[in-house]
Amino acid sequence: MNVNEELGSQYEPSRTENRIWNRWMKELGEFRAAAGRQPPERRFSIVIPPPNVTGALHLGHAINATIQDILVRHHRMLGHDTLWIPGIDHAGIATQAVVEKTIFEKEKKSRHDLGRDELVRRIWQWKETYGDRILKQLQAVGASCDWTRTRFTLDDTCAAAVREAFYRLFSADLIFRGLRLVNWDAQLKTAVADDEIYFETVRGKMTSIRYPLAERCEGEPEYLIVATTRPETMLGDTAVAVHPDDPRYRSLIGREVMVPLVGRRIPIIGDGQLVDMEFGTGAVKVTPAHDPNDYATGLRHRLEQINLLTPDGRMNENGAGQFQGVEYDYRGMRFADEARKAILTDLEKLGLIADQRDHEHEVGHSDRSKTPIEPYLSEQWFVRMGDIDGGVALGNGQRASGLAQAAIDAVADGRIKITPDRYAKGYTDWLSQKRDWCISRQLWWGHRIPVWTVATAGAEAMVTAIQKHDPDNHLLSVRRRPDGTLLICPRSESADQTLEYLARDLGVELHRDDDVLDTWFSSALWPLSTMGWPKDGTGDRPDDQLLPYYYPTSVLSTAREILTLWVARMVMFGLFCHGDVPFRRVYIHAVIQDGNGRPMKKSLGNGVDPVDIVESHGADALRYTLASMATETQDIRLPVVKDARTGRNTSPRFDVGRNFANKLWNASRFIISHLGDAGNSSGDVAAKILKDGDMADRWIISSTCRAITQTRRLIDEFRFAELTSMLYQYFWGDVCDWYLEIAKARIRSGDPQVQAVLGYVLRTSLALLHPLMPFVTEAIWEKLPGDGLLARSPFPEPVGEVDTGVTETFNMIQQITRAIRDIRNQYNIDLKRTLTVHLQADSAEALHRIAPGVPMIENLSLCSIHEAGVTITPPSDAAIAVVGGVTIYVAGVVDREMEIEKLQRRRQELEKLISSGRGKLANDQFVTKAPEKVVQGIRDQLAVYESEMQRLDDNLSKLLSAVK
RNA sequence: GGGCGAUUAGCUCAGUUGGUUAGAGCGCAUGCAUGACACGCAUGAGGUCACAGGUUCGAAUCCUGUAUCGCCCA
Repeated sequence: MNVNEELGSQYEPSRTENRIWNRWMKELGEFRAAAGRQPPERRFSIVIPPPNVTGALHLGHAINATIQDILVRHHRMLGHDTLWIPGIDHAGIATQAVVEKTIFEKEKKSRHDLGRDELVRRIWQWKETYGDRILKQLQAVGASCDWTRTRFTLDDTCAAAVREAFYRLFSADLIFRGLRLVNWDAQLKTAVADDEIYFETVRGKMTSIRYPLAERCEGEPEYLIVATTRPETMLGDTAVAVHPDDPRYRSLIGREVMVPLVGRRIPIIGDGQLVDMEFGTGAVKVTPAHDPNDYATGLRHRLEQINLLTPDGRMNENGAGQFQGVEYDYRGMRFADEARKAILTDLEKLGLIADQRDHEHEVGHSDRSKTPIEPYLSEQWFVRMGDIDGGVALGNGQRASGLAQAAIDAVADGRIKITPDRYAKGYTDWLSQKRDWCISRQLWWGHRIPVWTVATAGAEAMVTAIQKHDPDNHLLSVRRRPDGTLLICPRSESADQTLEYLARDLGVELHRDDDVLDTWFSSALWPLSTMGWPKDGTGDRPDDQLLPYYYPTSVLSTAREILTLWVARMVMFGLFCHGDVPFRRVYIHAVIQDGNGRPMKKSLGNGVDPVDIVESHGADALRYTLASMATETQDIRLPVVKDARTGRNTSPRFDVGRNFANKLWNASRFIISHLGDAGNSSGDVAAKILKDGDMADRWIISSTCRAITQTRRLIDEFRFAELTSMLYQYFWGDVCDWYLEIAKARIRSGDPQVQAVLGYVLRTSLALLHPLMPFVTEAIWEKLPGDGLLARSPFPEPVGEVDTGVTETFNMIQQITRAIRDIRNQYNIDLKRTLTVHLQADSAEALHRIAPGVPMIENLSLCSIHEAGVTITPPSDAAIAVVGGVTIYVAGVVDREMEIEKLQRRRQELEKLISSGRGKLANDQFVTKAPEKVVQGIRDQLAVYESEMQRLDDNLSKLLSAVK
């Protein structure tokens, strides 16, 4: 069959990608990784940052998948045992919020109407529908994950890891329950993490309120005035703070004021940390249960914490009191609006409002419900991050002063290397705060907290029973609280049954904690759980062999906002649970923004759907373009436009990738149709040609060797943008624009050597490009002899040393060719007319170098070289160009005026360059201090300029006299 | 408020340890239906490297400050 009939003149990804994907899945066993017997340096593993089950794949996922796939495919071709585990994240609060919203919109039912079991059932349904979609999208991009080992953070394997980790942390007293101020989402009725909050500027009012002094002495003010944006919190005030050095108030410290409306007497305290003397009146109300700063102040001064809030955001039983003989009652009112309004009205009536003015301030909003966050005092579970007495025992038996410190050390001592390295600072700074991690969420979708409470009454009997049944607490970890109640954490689901059995036997009532764990708790275990931990790898099942073989993983590739939330926590859990870091290297990729530098957001409508790009441009084009943007910068802009045909967002940038894939396709089509018997041309032949071949052959094989070395290095150094431009330059520039054009004549004559070179260059190019553009390269590979997949072909190695001499000479040939083409262009000479050219070399050596290139120059610039020598007779009327040591005369096309002008322009440039060079060399400081190499470089360059100047002047004077 | 980053051609970005005339793609201009490709070929124009100081024989690159923009943390 004629290859050109088979291969159309445009590459059509949509007709190719599915078939290629199916071949890989079938012939590579869904990319299933072997747990083989190779030494550690020949193993390569990655766990995917699991995309969130609520959403669809966005460009952030696509760029990350591309990066990981480049690494994985490269290592697979290097012959390494390669594992890339895919999966998705249950994303507790996000998923529950989405499903609840959907149910409410369709059925007008709340989660409480459905009940816990039913809601969880519905969310699982939702997960089944949408979870697969994400994985399919990853496959569309070409992600060569081990698809036989897909994990979900809520599946049984992950659940087992969560249980074991929780048990170990609980037993080590690194998990505790405590009353803390948390960010409360009153809409979703749950605590949310700091990172689930965004800030929005809100136009509110700053109200100044008079707090009467409880006892007033002579000469003292009647009131202290405090300013607040949230007057409703005043009902929970337990102090007023002033600066201890403030002369206005110093004498009042230790005295008391009355809180209006509730009539409570509260102390005036001196606190230099909370109070800024210059700001407002210098007096600040302190509400420890409703403000983080006040909370900290409260701890410093042992103040009472009065909570005013019900879980659904209303005023609770503390929202009432008596003041100046009048009862006030705000209970049940919505906290930040109804209650605020009522309180302001009452204060107004009492004449206690000193001032009120407009005020803009930042208010935290829940990312999930978009409602304002209330700081809320509640019982939550925490992981202890700070240092503790005696330290923490890590999984390898070593000790660290605390969990956070262990993770800091791992980066500080180089066990983990973060790229770009500036991000290490953010990681370390965040961990250094060692803030306890709130891990409980008042949700129903997630890993339920595995702790059961036993009331005081049954506690004693329960403890006795457990001691008898499980004396070493291998199954059940028990903690006694000060109030006599018991907290029991079973290690696994089977231990749950043991606990239930014991309780039933004793007639003791158990109550399991209602909350679920923060999603990041299970995410933090991802590198372990995906590999089967806590199973230790000694079992017989192949899946059980991953942990000892592939852990720690080689690389984690992720976005920077995840560095603290996820990366830091994986490091802590990896060290604590298993005694080793979860990955050796962390690569932080940039964030893709739209062309105006705004983040891509659904609400802005500026997002580009990678699947749309796969459909319109092909997966390879998507991958190429995304990789070309993966520089070390932190943001990358992608101009977004609407596709007129589909109405979907796209970007002209993807055309670059599509065009490159098309170029690759067409050049390959051309080469393949002329390969003859050289379709499986080997490296041995290329090595021989590199030594004794034709100049162009030696040049392109050298260039290929350089591309191989560079590809290996750039992938290893995560320099993906450079990788794309280097390969582009190599294939489009060197191979297509130069070598193929030179080779065409020989190709037509069926020269077997040119066929051998083409075969080698094509096979190598496809292999080099395969990690970046797997589909099109595999599709072309199919047309070459042999039945193996490119995806598991060996990665190329250079067949010899780069021939620098031939590279330099070829470079001259290119310059001369360009100069002649330029003259043709300037004088607008038809391509059909063959130019007559005279070449004058400055030296015999230069002549010797370019002589073999003469036919190439003639061919490429459509000219006939009439003579080439050191002493020649240049044509009297000629256009002139000087390149390096060669003067080019193009005969008979000259416009003397134009030529004079051109040469004079160049002359001015040269004058500047020469005087700059001479200046440098005349400067003693430069000559003595600069490295000899640099000085010599200037000398050589200057000589070249001077010789060019000489040639110019000769020709100029001839032209000038001819004009006269 | 603290930290990080960006500012280089009309646009999007490169620019390794400071060193010869600062590069690419897109866009633009001119020419071209050429036996692989018009998603193409050839050629060209286009830059006071944000600004102001400083260090240095030499600065887009290092230091200080200013301006604008962005992100992260509080």
